[in-house]
Amino acid sequence: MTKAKSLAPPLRTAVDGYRKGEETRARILDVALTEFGNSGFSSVTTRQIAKKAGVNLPALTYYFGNKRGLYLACAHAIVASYRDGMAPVAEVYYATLRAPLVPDEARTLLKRLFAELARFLLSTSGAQNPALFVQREIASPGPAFEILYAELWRPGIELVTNLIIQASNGLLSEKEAQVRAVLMISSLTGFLSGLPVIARTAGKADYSGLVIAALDGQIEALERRG
Amino acid sequence: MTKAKSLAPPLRTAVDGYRKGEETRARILDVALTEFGNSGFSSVTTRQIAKKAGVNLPALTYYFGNKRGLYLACAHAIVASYRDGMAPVAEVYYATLRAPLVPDEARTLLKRLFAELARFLLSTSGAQNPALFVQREIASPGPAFEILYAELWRPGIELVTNLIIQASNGLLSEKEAQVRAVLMISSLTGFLSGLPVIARTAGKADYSGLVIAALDGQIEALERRG
DNA sequence: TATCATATATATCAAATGATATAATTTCAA
DNA sequence: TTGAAATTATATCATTTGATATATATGATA
Repeated sequence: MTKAKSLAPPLRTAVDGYRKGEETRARILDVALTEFGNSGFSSVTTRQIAKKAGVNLPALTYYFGNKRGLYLACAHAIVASYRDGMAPVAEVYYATLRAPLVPDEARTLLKRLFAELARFLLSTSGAQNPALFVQREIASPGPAFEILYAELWRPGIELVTNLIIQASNGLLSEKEAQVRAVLMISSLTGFLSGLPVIARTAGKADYSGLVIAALDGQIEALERRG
Repeated sequence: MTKAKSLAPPLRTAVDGYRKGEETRARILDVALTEFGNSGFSSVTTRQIAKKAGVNLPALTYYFGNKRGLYLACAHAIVASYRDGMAPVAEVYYATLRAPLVPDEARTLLKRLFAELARFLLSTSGAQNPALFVQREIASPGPAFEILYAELWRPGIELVTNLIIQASNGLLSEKEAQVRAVLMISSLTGFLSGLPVIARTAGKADYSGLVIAALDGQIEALERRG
């Protein structure tokens, strides 16, 4: 009953280890984020990742245990990245908890929230596409579903739903607001997925302004009708 | 130079063959649509499909050549399904070609289009989820990208963009309208992807009414502002 | 510099997977 | 009913893929 299997390698974490080791670990994770984000868990082979990261195969095992462990590490990195990226607007969350808002305040907060989210998502969507990673995991749950659902999806939907209810000045029920929340967030992530395809015909440009304007329009319209 | 390789099996099509054979073929395709739609090309194994369809492995080769061929057959089936499902509203397309519309007409057509699309997508999303299939292929292009892009995505975006421009009464540029078109369509498909997850907390219900109402709201707001 | 933990590399395995050769069976029309 | 085409079943391959055992190299530190 002492120890089950102490044979497993100790799995390099961020605390111990040498500097170079940490760099290698980071490089693998970086490549994995790109590859998994673009193609999904099972389309990507560990060899692909190893090669692109300039390491050999056992390095993945050494640092992340196995493919699944690497995938989960990506999910955690994404959660952390969202936390960082959305920090400037995290106050919004607490604002909704402190006290009921007047519709005007709620609309302002919603706009700021979505503007920040759009900017964050459109900026991070270089090679890596965390939004696509999350979207895929929600659409067809894989190893990282629970993490992403609990840490990103659910709280995100809840926050937006709340704000929409208040922004609608009592016009929308919880369910109606929830549907709108999902629709608005989905539109953003869906837009991101489609970006490479859009760029095909319309050219590569900075769409954040246009996207934000469109979302603002939706937010404005919340109070007016059902 | 006569024939390269006439050894390949003639690939059962819909015209020749016995009745039972056609049934088997249809059963395989049905299972493939479900599996590929839910999990994507490389997550699904040919054995899984064969087993669920109650056939043995070479049957897939016999009817569809190879895995890729089966996947492409799914894509074609989806295109056909859209064609059928959206037939009632196909007139919309021609209406936009015949003559310029007054904003009111354009809005009406847009509403009808999205209502039909929402109903179609939400109804077909039983086990099979063609929208997810398409979304995945657009987000990370696979074997069926070209078909789905050329037959569904591009014409769909173009039609909606056109209608939005006319519905906005000249307020929106082509690019602005295109962004809105992508956002609206993405919101729908994204909503579908999230449905199983939504049902987790909010319960399984018929959301088509709520979704259509939300989209109608967006369409109404088109004329008002940028 | 000696030493040990840390890190990287080589070689190899077992299972999974897409595919095929080939045999047996079934269907349907003449 | 019979015979050829169509369909289904069995057995087997070659690759790919995730993973590991094990050897070598590197870096920190006493």
